[in-house]
Amino acid sequence: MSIQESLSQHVKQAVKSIYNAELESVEFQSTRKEFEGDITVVVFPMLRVVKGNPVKIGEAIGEYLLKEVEDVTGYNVVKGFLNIVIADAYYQNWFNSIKSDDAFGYVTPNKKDKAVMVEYSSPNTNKPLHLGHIRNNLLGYSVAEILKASGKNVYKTQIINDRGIHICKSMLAWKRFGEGETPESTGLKGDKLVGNYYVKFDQEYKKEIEALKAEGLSEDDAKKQAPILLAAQDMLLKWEAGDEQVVSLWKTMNQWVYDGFEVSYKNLGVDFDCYYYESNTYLLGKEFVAEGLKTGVFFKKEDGSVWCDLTEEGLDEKIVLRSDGTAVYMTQDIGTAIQRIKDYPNVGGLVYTVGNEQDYHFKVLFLILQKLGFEWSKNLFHLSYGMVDLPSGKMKSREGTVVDADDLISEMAETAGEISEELGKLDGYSQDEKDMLYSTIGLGALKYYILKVDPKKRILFDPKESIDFQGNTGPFIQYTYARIQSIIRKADFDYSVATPEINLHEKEKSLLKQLQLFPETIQLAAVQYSPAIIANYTYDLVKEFNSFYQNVSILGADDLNEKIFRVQLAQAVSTTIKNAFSLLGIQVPERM
RNA sequence: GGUGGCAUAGCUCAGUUGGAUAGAGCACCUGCCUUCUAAGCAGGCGGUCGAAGGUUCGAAUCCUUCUGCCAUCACCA
Repeated sequence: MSIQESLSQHVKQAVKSIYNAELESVEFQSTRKEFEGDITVVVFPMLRVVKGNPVKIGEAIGEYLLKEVEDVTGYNVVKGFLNIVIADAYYQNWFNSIKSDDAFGYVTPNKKDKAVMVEYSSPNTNKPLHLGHIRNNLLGYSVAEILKASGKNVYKTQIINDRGIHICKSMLAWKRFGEGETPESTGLKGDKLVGNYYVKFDQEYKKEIEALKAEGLSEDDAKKQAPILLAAQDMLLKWEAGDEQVVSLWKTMNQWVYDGFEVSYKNLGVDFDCYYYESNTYLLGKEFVAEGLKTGVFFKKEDGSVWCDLTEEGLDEKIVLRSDGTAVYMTQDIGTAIQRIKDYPNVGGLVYTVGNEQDYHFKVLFLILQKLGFEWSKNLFHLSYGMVDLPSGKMKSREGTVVDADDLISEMAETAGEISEELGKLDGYSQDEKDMLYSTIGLGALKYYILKVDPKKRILFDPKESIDFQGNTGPFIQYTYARIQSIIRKADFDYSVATPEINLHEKEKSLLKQLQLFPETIQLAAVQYSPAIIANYTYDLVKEFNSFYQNVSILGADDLNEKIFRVQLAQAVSTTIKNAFSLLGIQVPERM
């Protein structure tokens, strides 16, 4: 039982025995730094059942607790706040019970429980990953890890958008202008090569539009009649018809992109348990549209298109199948969801990591799946996040105004290297070890920068202002970890033994209190799908540790027991930093 | 126009279910390395929590209205 639960019962008993009144619940908060005490009972809410002066009530309850509860060693009342002092022994006992638990704060999932499948990344196969994708990948990966740590079985997946006119555009451009280029012949990453042809298509397309306009066509007509666009549409028809040449080119170029993505994912440190391709799932979606048409979930319009009427839910009608019978985005997503549950029967819910521009789409998708009668449809969640914008506005692949994922990652490592060289603390490290470290720090800075902000807020990224390495940043936290490792390396005595009770330093006590919060922080982050909660917790923990570190000497403590306790405490803090950061997908270095 | 989201220090962000004098970092200014890593610590400066009403012992937090920014409302994905 936690101290709060135990106190809660005692406070209720106190109110009962002193005022003969029943409290439903007791409100706690941690005591503010400027007051003496560890935990605070808010007296105001009690005024509903106990009439009187809040200060007097607080005094009376405080007196009762001091007498009746062993771990309470003092109290004071300020206005309506009863500040309670908890015995050092309580904190030390608690610490001894968790100090050798490497997975402190984690809840082990029960294999028999339903699993949740987290979808993230979900790229188009016609252009390289950019900063927006980085946010998506980091969020999805981190939320999956947090859910695992909170006690859930989790699968990580993605849906690959591998069909459609946009894919044909880069294929066509490559065919016309590529002269047989391959990733091998150019030395380019496959996704970069294909992305270049996507841009190339757009350039040619614009040229043709201008030419047609010069001939007197209106802008709209020119856009529709540009030969290169017609050719791309023709290619899409051939693809759908299974034309051998087109399909073969499609496979080749998609593979180039997948190979390129694999490299980026590896650099980012994210992974997946399974993959889905829209080219495989859209047909299943069409089946269920037909099914829903029979059961009356959908209806057909005169032109043959199929719709879902959501006006009763306060939304509009939504198309689920075109008049020519081809699938739309919604059709594919219906199919993909159903396919996933078919493939993994133990999955009871899905999480979609997709930008907030698609809030409406997912609202509709979830409603449709509910109407189709799937019982898992109540466990669908759209992990919606804000866009990453540049000072110049939105990132647009076609216009080349993007911050490329691979470039950004290597720039961050470069900066980490420069700072590191300047500080010059890495004597004895080989160049390889250094490069690894720089990459760890650079990625740490980038990931933390993105994950520390609430997912639903938009991020303004200014490429000219580099990401910080000081203050509330990834490297600051990594640095603290490395510092603790250095202390542990230097501790040349046996610190694994149990220590007798000692008087806790104020800083030690605050650190212990912060450590105690880790388990509930994981749960909170899981419920809210928010890595930012983990990031902010870790920052607070590290702040607390650094203050401790600068104020008291760990290895220089006078008393051996104190020395042992402090090393154990530092070690527990470092384990928690490591675990918390692993939930964010950030690694920690032994030295830096 | 309808719907949804956001608005807190010059900048970037925290702020559990309503609780004490609204907190951090960056930037600017002071101190602290012959003692465990100064990517650090201690302190200073900086706020009408977008605006106005309301609910109550108490509101950045809940309700209403308004303003600003973003997204969305396609037989695009």
